[in-house]
Amino acid sequence: MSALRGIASGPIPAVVRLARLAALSLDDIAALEVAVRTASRAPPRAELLREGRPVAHAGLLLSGWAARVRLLDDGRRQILSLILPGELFGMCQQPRPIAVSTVVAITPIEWCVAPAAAPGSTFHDAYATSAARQEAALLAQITRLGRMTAAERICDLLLELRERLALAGLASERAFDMPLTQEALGDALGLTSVHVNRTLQALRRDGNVEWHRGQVSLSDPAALSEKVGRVEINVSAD
Amino acid sequence: MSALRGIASGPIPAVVRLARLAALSLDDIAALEVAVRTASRAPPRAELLREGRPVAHAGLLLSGWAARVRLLDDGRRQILSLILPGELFGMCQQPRPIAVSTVVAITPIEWCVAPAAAPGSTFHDAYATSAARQEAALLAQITRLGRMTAAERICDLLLELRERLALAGLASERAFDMPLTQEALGDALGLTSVHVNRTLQALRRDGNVEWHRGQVSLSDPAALSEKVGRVEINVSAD
DNA sequence: CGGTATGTTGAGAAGAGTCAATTATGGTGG
DNA sequence: CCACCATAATTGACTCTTCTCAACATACCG
Repeated sequence: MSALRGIASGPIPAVVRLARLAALSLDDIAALEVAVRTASRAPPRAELLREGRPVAHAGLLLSGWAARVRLLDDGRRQILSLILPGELFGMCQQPRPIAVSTVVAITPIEWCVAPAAAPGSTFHDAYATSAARQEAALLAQITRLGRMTAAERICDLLLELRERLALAGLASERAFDMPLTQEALGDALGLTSVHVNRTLQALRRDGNVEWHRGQVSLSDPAALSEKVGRVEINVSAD
Repeated sequence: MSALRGIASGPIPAVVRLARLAALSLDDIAALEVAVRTASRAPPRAELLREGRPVAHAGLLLSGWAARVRLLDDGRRQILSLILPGELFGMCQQPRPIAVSTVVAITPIEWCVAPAAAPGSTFHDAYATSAARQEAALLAQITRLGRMTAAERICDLLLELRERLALAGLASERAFDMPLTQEALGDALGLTSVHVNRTLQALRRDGNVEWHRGQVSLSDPAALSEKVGRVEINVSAD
């Protein structure tokens, strides 16, 4: 059995994603298969990394969603970024790394320790590309929060999520699973859940977005991208 | 003459900063001295990197301020992050990197190509630590934009700038040079220049901040940090 | 069948934006 | 040294987005 195909679940999203980021060698694919078999589980709200604490090893998310979060003393919460299946967390180059943000599970998740990347290995490239994409996502997040209206923030984030999920084979052209509550979405977008709710209603009314039972569907992703001035993520010239 | 001391200008900020991020070997300090002597200049608004274009090599800012910016089609502008003397830009691990953001000079600047970091060299550690700090700064920026009020955003950013400048020996305990216009500050903080202006006046009235002729002085950085719930950046357990 | 978490709605307040004019400020050429 | 210009800072009046504080409805879970 190849790591590309699980028994019941079809292709493994993390393997699909990493293999798309760089052409993985057979050795590295084998290492990935091994790592994937050692999956751990964690329930919603479980902390995978704690800001200020040492990072033991980088993690690879296999299923479910997680998030990097920051809490202000008065209870305000900001989701810094979302972590989707196939994405890495706690990846550091420096000697004795300390986590710069807390990472928590949002849904029930499965994850494993990210296979070590020898310098020059194909993992090294995959991880580098992944890191570059993650940085691009942080920049997109900054732009959303700094200069976009509520409706634009929501659309832009949904478009980004669709694109990122698609990379792991988890989104179709228009639709994908969205396990976030409106409250969590607000925490990600710097809005209150009330305002998220009202803005979503407007987006639904105007036929831009459907959202039902944790399934999001974008009526016309291309047109929506155009409307919010979104640029596709591209990180290396291959 | 050591690279730690320029002729007229005292310690070189970039050298001070990198040497603080990791204990640099003599070889690496020598390489740094060589690189520093090849400084290029650029005037305000000059583009050092263009989003979507290949990155030829990473840069090291020697003097002046630069910024990573993103423009929306209708003219809205977001400063994603500020780049201060001694900080790096365009650092990428992947094979044929493409810039994920445009980098522009804000003031007249001097910069040089960042010396190559052989795996295992002390540069490697310094760059890794620098990258981790840069990521921490992006996360701080997200938190500011997402969950802080105008006054908190300004104070928090000023505190961060003081801390980052101090690392390169460019800030005292309370004061530092701040070459940003209120408009640029607004672009960094997701505010209009008008609102920045009014908020700054309130901060001055309350005795929190002085700002005169491009010099910022914080009356009580520690108390202000407390007030806005700021946490110091720490990235490695050394 | 509750009970808790999530989603919805309303009314009013507050923060931040817009537009437009006015006042410094710094640099330049005469 | 001064008039002039461009850039930056400041002010006022008004608008609008988003938040707050409830209350209420609905959905999911054991």
